[in-house]
Formats: sequence, structure tokens, C-alpha cells
Amino acid sequence: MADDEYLRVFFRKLARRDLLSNEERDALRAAAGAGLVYEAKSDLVTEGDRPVISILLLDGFASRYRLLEDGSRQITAIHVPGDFVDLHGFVLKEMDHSVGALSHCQAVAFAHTDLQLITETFPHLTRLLWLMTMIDAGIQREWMVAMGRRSAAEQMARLVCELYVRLDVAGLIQANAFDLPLTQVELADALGISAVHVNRVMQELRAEGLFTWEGSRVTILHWDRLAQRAGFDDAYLHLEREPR
Amino acid sequence: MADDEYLRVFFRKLARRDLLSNEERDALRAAAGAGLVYEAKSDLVTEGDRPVISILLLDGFASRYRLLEDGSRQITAIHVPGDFVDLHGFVLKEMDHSVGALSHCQAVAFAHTDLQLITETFPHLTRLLWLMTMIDAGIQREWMVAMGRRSAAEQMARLVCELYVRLDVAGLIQANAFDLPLTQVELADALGISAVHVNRVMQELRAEGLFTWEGSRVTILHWDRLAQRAGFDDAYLHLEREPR
DNA sequence: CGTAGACTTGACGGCACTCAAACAAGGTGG
DNA sequence: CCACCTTGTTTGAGTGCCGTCAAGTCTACG
Repeated sequence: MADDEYLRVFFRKLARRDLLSNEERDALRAAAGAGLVYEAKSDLVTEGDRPVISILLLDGFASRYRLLEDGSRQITAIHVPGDFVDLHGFVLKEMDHSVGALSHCQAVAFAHTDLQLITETFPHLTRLLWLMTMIDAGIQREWMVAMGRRSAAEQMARLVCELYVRLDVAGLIQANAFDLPLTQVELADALGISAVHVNRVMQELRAEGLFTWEGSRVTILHWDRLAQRAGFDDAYLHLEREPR
Repeated sequence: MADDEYLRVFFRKLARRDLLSNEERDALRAAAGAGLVYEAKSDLVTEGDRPVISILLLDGFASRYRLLEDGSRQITAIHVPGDFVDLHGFVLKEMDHSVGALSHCQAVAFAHTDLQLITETFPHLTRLLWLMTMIDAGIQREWMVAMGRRSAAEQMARLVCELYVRLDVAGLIQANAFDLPLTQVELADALGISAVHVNRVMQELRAEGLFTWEGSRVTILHWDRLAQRAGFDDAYLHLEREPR
């Protein structure tokens, strides 16, 4: 039906990596359950939960995070539309971290029983779902490399590059610009630095004129120079379409 | 055969998380291919490779790492016996990072064609393999949290705790002690700090008397206090045995 | 027009970095 | 059997990135 196309952004993401058959699309449509809406700052899933559904983000931004005893927070992933934000729960069973909405979010639920059915009926589709979680893991590795071995400025520029490419896959880039509803405090928690330092580094990057970030609108001015500044290479996003 | 039991440590790791049927064990035995041996400092897989096998580590230690343009290195994971060090390659196809031997290593190869057969024949076993990669991803998240929000001392203590538990699953703890063939330079690359600082922090922890680290032998003296010092909680290792 | 949230700025301190050299221990060859 | 080399660990000095604390500005909103 016309309505089915709310999965478009997800199909687009999968099809970017491999052929997605009509049967597989149908299986996903059949497994898609209730629509979900979350307001900014609310949790989609909370550490310790044992979810019976997995959530596919359709619109808005979400973060994967953990809170420490001293109240500090580390964001370990930022999710964009088309991301399956907690396929983890399907195999892990118990959540070892939380997923929160960075903005108003729309999502769709996939019951674990239906996902299990997919794993028992559609091996290739299962591998693609597995692939999605492995690409997420690759993104995490890249964040780690940046946290451990790059300067705060490079790290921040790198994040902008990454989100640009991922949002492009989701079809959310218009004229080299995209929405990114992240406060400097949230950015700090994602980069593993302090909010004050985020502010200073942001000014430094602004002065370099590679991109602008006004309100929640990011505009890339010089992609090549930005990517170079950030030491960014999109290989880890595995954008090649090939048999998996 | 008697020889089959070289997969024991892997079976042990899987069975710790869910029931592993005899059919599944047989399927894994059938898929296990050539034995592999690597000397310390050699690569099991190199960034950019398109492997046609995946490697299960049977003995020794390996690291997952990326090299940057300026020659610096970030280790993103440390693998112990029983870890499938590059199941990644099976779904990602092209490696976006390298895996190197930290010590002399023995491993066994699983052809991707055989793994593909498993995904098409053993859905439950497939979910378990997927689970192994998701636990690795959870470990990565925990490393990120430590890198971003903990002090170098906590981070180092945390790594010792994690390896203690993971090696225990592999059956490699004797009398609260285990081998850990990591130089301070390698430790530095894993923690995202400098080698000089590793040395100083190590002395600090030594003075606290929570564990000893002599040569490549680590001995835990006070587990509870060490875990507390490190802010360590093993929930993210998902050690509960339950239907997946 | 007052308040809340986000951003910005300044002062100051410390954790961690770099550079450089010394020390320890195992391995090798003459 | 002992210089000598290599690899790893340790130490010192000097520096700087980045953290904390604290206050001030700006904007949106009721």
C-alpha cells in the first residue's frame, strides 16, 4: 500500500549494501508493528530493560548512552532515521545501555517473535540485519579511534562528516545541509570531552570556515577540505552494494 | 574425534549464553577448517583485505586495531581464546581494520561458504554467532565509556577486570592469575593514552595493591576492591544462559 | 518582562603529552 | 663468556590540552 512506504528509508539503507528482494521487503513490512512516537529527552529503551520489541527509527535523532555513578554520561552512538536502534536487544535480551531521543522521534516496532521468524525463514535478510549491527559496531570502532588518537577538533569534524554521509544514505541531505538537533552538552557527551571545550573547539572550527552550524542546521561549505581536516574516510560505512 | 575438542573453549563460550545442541556442535565441527598459526606481531587480517575465511582464536591473544596517517595506533579490542576474531569479515566483506597477534597464536579457519551454509540451515546457531558479535560490540561500548568518562587509572583497572572475567569464561584463570602478554606500549594504544602515562598510572595502581602484573602474569589480589576501583560491572558481558 | 535553556567567556589548575635519557633483561655473535 | 644490541620499562623536565568553577550573554517563550 502507499502507507507501506514509511519503511522507505530503511529499505534504502539496506539496498545500499545489497539487493533486497520483494519477498524480503514484504517480510519486513509484515513484521513491522505499531508506530511509536517519543518526545525529545525521553528513553526509547532503558538500561536493564528486557524488551520484546526492537525499534526502527523512522524520523528524528536518538542516542545510545550510558550513565555513570558520578552522573556523567557517555553517548556511544547517534542514530539517524533508518537505523534499527535496538536490534541489540533481540539477541542480547537484556539492555546494557539506554537509548534516548535527542529530538522528537517517530519509530516502528518489530516484535522479537517476528524477527525470530525472519531469522528462521529468510537467511539472507537475516545476514543483512546482522550486517546493520556490524556497521554500527564499525562506527563505534571509528569513534573509539577518534577518541583515543585524535584531537578534539578532528574528532568533532569527523562526527560532522560521518553524519553527513549517513544522512545522505537516508536521503536527508538538501543542498549540503542537514538538521542536527544536538546541544553542545550532548556533543560533549558524545565526544568524551567537556561542554566548555566543545564550545571552544567549535569556535575554532567555525573560524576555519569548513562548515556552519547555526541552531540545529549544519551546512557543509567545503567537503573535501573538511574530510581532510577530519581524517575522514567512509570505508567503514561499507556503502558498496554487493552480495552479503 | 578426540581432536575435535580443540573447539572446546568456543563451545564453552557459546554454552555460557545458551543451550548448544549436539547438532549445532557438529555443524561447527564440520565447518571448522584448517588450523592456523601466527607469530607475535603478525597480522591475522589486514585492513582492506577481503577475507574468504573467518578466524576463531584458539590460543594466544590478538588485537583489533587501526593505524592512522601519523603512525599512531588505536587498539579497539583485545581478543582471547574462544573469540571469533573476524566474523566481521563474513558480513562486512571488506575489512575496515586489522587484527594482529599480540602473542604466538593458534586459530582455526571457517570458510565463509560454510558459515553461509550455517546461516541457511541453523537459525538458532546463527543467532548465537550474531550474539557473539554483539557482545563484542558491547565490550567496545564499555571501552568507549571508559575512554570518554573515566580516569586513566580506572580505565586500566577496568581492562584488567574485563579480561579476568572473559578469560574465566575461557577457562584460563588459575588461582586468580592469568597471562596477559601486553607491553605498556600496547596497553597505551588500547587505552588511548601515552606509553609514558601508562607507566606512571601502572605504578600508582601497583601501590594500591589490588593486583600485580609481573612480566606477562597478572594476579588479582582483591577482586571486590579492584572491581569497585574500576567501576566494573560484568552485565555487558551477558553471561546469563537463556534462550536466544 | 521574567525565567529557563543554551551558548560563551575568563581564570586557573592538573592530568596527560612530548622529548630525552637512563636502566633492566634477554638474546646474539664474536 | 662477555660485549653489544634490542626491546621494554622507568624517570625527569617542561608544556599544553582540556577540565572545573563561576559568571555573564543571548534567545525563546510564557
